[in-house]
Amino acid sequence: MDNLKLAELLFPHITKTTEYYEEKYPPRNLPEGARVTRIAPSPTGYLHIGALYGAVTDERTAHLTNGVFYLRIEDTDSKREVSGAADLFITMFEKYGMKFDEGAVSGGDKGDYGPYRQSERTEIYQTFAKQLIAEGKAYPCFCTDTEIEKIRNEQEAAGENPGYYGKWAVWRDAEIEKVEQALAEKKPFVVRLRSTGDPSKRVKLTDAIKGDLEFPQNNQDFVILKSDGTPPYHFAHAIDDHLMRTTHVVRGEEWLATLPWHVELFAALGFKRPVFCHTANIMKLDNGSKRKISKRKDPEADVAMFLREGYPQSALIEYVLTLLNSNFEDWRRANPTADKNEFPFSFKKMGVSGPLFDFEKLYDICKDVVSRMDAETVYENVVAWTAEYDPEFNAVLTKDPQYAKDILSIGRGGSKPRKDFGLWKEVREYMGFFYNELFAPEYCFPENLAKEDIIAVLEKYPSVFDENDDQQQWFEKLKTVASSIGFAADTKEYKKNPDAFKGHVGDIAMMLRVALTGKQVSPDTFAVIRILGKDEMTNRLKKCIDSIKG
RNA sequence: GGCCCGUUAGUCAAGCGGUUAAGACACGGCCCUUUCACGGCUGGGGCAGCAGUUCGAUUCUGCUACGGGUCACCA
Repeated sequence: MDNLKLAELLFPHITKTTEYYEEKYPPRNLPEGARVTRIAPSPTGYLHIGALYGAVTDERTAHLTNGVFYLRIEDTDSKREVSGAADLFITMFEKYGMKFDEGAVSGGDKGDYGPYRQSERTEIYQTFAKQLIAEGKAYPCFCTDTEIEKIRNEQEAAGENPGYYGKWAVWRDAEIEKVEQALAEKKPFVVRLRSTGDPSKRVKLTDAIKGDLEFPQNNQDFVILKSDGTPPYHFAHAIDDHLMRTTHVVRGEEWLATLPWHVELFAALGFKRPVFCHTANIMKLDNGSKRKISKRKDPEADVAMFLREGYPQSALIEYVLTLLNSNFEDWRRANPTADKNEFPFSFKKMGVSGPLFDFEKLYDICKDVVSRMDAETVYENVVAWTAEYDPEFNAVLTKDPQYAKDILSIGRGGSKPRKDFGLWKEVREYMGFFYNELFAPEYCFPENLAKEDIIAVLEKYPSVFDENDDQQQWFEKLKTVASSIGFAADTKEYKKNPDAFKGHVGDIAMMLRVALTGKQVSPDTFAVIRILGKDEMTNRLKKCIDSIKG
């Protein structure tokens, strides 16, 4: 009776009932086994690699079961909110192929279980809080910060657990008159759960990733409504995941510590608990020891960094997948061309301890992923990347798309494709020399080659070259050139008897390579010449000769 | 400190009472080869420690050590 009065006193403006919302957001009509997951980022800055890690888990879980994957923005803490962060998240997730079935997607809310921004759900939270108060399961607390601090100090001095609970919970059993008076004085208040837990008893549950878990029951009268009327994470989580009918809550293991709170909350609210899936956090090595990768200290934690550095999006996702389900690698080797979404992702395969982020491994995957793409796809990606991060190269590239694609086709396809680069930013260095505007050769020849020989070869070469030659014929001619100036036509011959020759046919190829590309390392020289064309080849040889002669 | 989670090579990891303890990245060597890359072969390197259960423990139990997380009107 008193409780009802108290509820009215505190929330006179709340007129809807919890039943109203239960009806408004009915259980979803989904096929057997379909899972509903969500990612619920807090818009406090940039997109963190850990968020992507969790997102992949959610997305795969939902879509492998024909379920629903949605995006909820947890923006209840206006103090920490960074403007534009929510939109940034949305576009970033979309860039990485996260397709949301529902939620706060770009262009506004989509789906029947919204609003999907917590800042727009205040009335819902208050309705449930009011209900809890009416049932005697929650109560207002008018303690100031200093009073709370005083309690903590006393607890510390007495060697007792800190917190607002039991005998320390001074407003827990306050008379309604006292509340009325505080209200009349316009004192701010929070709403706290009236915990019925007993820490000497245990709460047991099974986590989809961690397995069987056991904790002492919660006895903290934690806050469920802040003094500004908005909920902290715990309460919003319980209400939202219930009303949005989430079946699997995937989140970082830092939430394990407050799991008993959530267990008690779901029970108090009369909600069925979702399946909890606590993921290990990605770690990094810092001074020889592991630690959780952090937004503040680690620039590599920002997913935008991976974009900027030109890591192919699909490669990052594949790397994340290997961290998540280590058998992904085996699967990929067995199914090199399959879409990664065909991989049978599973909670059972998820590791329980935090993996170190390994850039070398990521890079290897990048090279692999890129090598599997056709020239067209590589071209599109490079154009997209350079448009944003290297406009100069972009202009050069897009001037003649076919020319660029011809270059990118070198060594592509077949069972053993070349793996020349893994990052989009490496492409300029890789193929820039094909373009005169970027061709700035230094002509660094191997030291064992004599200037006279180089000049002789470069001068002679155009006369033997025939555009119609195939690779075989082309190489035969190189051998002829080699022989004519005292180099071995056959490499094995040379190795058998190195003193009899100045060098071997490989050296001749190197002379051409350096003259044409300005580098000692390049794609196949024959392919380079084919693309450059005879005229440009001749020009470059001439240019090189002039340079050597000084 | 309390509570919780974890610990297989430099890294990611299979393993689920009896295995010569997979595989991948990185590293060394060899082969292929007109450079490089690719590919192939090959090498080094590992169950944190100590008890217990057991005929037998990487696998089960306990303790220790180490690492991580959390103890807010932040998520």
